[in-house]
Amino acid sequence: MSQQLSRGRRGPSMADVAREAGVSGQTVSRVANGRDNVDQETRQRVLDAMRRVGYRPNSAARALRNGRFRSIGVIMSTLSTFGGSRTLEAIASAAVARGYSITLRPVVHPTQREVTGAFSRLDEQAVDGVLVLIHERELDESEIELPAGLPVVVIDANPRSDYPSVDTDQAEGAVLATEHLLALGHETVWHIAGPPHSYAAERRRKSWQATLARHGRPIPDALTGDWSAESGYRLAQRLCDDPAVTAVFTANDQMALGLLRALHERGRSVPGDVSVVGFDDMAESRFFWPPLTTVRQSFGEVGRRAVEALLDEITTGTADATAVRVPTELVLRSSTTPPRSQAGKSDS
Amino acid sequence: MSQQLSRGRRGPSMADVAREAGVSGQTVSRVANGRDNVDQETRQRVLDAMRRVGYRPNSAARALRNGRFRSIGVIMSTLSTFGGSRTLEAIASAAVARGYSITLRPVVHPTQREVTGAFSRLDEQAVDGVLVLIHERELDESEIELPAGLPVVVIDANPRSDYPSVDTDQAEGAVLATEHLLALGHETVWHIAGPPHSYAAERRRKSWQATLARHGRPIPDALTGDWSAESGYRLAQRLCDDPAVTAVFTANDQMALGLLRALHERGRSVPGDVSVVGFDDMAESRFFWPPLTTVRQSFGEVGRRAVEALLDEITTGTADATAVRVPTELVLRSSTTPPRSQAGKSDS
DNA sequence: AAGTTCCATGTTGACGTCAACATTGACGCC
DNA sequence: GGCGTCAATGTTGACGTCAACATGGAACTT
Repeated sequence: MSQQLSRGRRGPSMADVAREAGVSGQTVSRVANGRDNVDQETRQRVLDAMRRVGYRPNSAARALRNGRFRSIGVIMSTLSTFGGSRTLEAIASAAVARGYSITLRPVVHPTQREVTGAFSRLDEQAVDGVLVLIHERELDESEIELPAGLPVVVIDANPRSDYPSVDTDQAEGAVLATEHLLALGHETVWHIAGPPHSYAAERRRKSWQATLARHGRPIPDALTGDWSAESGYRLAQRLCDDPAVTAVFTANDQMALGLLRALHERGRSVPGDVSVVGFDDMAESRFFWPPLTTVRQSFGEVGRRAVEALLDEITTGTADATAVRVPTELVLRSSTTPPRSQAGKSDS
Repeated sequence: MSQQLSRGRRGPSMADVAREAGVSGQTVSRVANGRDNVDQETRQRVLDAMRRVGYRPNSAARALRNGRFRSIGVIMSTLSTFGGSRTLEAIASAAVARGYSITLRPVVHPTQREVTGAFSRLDEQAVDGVLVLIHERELDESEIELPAGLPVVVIDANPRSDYPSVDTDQAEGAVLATEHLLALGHETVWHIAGPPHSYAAERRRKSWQATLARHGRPIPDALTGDWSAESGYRLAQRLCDDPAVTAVFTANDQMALGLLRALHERGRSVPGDVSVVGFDDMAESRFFWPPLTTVRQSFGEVGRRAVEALLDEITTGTADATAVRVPTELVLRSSTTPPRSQAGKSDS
């Protein structure tokens, strides 16, 4: 069962419509672009002709003529993470709603060379702007050289970035988590951090640390994971047997899951012996055992705001290097409770 | 802090390179396309000139000239699901490796109108081919009218589709899960199915059913969820209190997670009282409590094979409506065990 | 009535690339 | 030496669209 494909076929062009409607190509163009300087009756005739011949505009020709494509490029290193795919989905719907299409450019190892290459390719393809979604921070070390004049919005950026950026308010989220545990009466809060090359992880870690400092609490060393449940499980081994550990803030829900499992295995109850707070609020977290108290971040909002900012930049032609921070929210479930013996502890 | 963007700027074109190198534009074109009928020395001169002026080919012009864009379109309804994002990631890397870029086209409600529209838009954008990743099956009811001659590969398709398709071998996976539980000595296997509008869900359900029939076992009614952990949890209520239920095959890992939680809440032990098998093998499943026995499917492989098939179709110009089936694998962990009282049971 | 304005429409050319054809000149062969 | 061959390079035009300018005529002004 094999069918011949008529390759390289082209659809009808404006010229065909023009012939059919008995007008010039330019008039067709005007109708297609919704200009108002066309007689009502002529417009209708053209519209009918379009329908009859099945005309559809050719974006390649438009792009060639106009220099741009009504398309935005997305450079991503984290496509299949929970947050990444959520954000991408929001970006895609927002862009499509505004009549832009999405050109995806994955980057496996976000070295400066690779990212520069990705930019070049997108520029060649005449995208109108680029969204960068790279959680790795190696990039700020050496400046990325960007095609001049291509609008860019960075998601999850180094705060000192020169580009407009949109991100979850990581610091606020970490404060929420840490202070929640402190408020329950825990002496201090341990932390399983994300990988050090991640902006988000670093900001959560610093904010956790600062919060403890602000409250005058001892600051345990942070354990460093890589976002995976596996790493949470592994690192948890060091926490499980220390009775001083009564509260842990984990930099994402997946690592929290690993931690929960390790705790179960050692027979330590959650939240009885140890309280746990995650970060992200993935759909599954409600169904962890116990249901996880966590910091919800709105990836959808981040994606939408980023598209908005980029489209602004594209249409106005000016870039304001402002940083949009999307707020977080603490979602209380069943993995946190006051510490078992609170006697003898005093809030300094 | 606001910088003026030089909008609509264009990079140097072949003409600029030609002038710089003192040759004709055509020679530059030949060098750029790697033709061999150019003198070695001339080629070098052109290459140098390209570097000097910073030439980069203009894909819009190429697309206009050649009719196609070296880009493949992806129509997706399930972008942010575990499988969807995994598959997309694989598609993106495979395509980029072959020098194609990805144009993403999300479809929120995969009605036939919306999908047809998505096709049109992609065709306008001169994509070379389209990958369709829509789990909903409403689509086969009324034929989708596709731009003639645009190569298409469908992922997770209705088997009777006229297009080449690539998919996980759902039936095999369900057999693996069901027979594993039967082999452990369970009398029969309950099933929490995915939503009826999903091809994959239906095939898993039918295959589970057929397997029970083949072994002459009683066939319980399937419970129908929607893939979410939430639905697994909700449906589990009906299973928890029935002591006859000793083995459950869940159509994905997330619903299995919901089931596990419900079972914990009712104080039923897994796998002691109830054995559970999932489907997908998401990264987290290893860390569920207990670690979940599940059927692993390789989304990466599906994505890669799909790109391969599409690129074949694009380059050869012929479409073989063959169906590639990617095998699954049973991953044994700790959520299954023989039933408590096996006395009196015999394998017919 | 002659001039002015304005609107609907047409004509031309350029965006960057590349296939098809044309040109040039070096080399080999009888 | 004349002729064919072939390799390297150049010239022309077309892909589809649309800005800029040109045209032609109706309506309006004085």
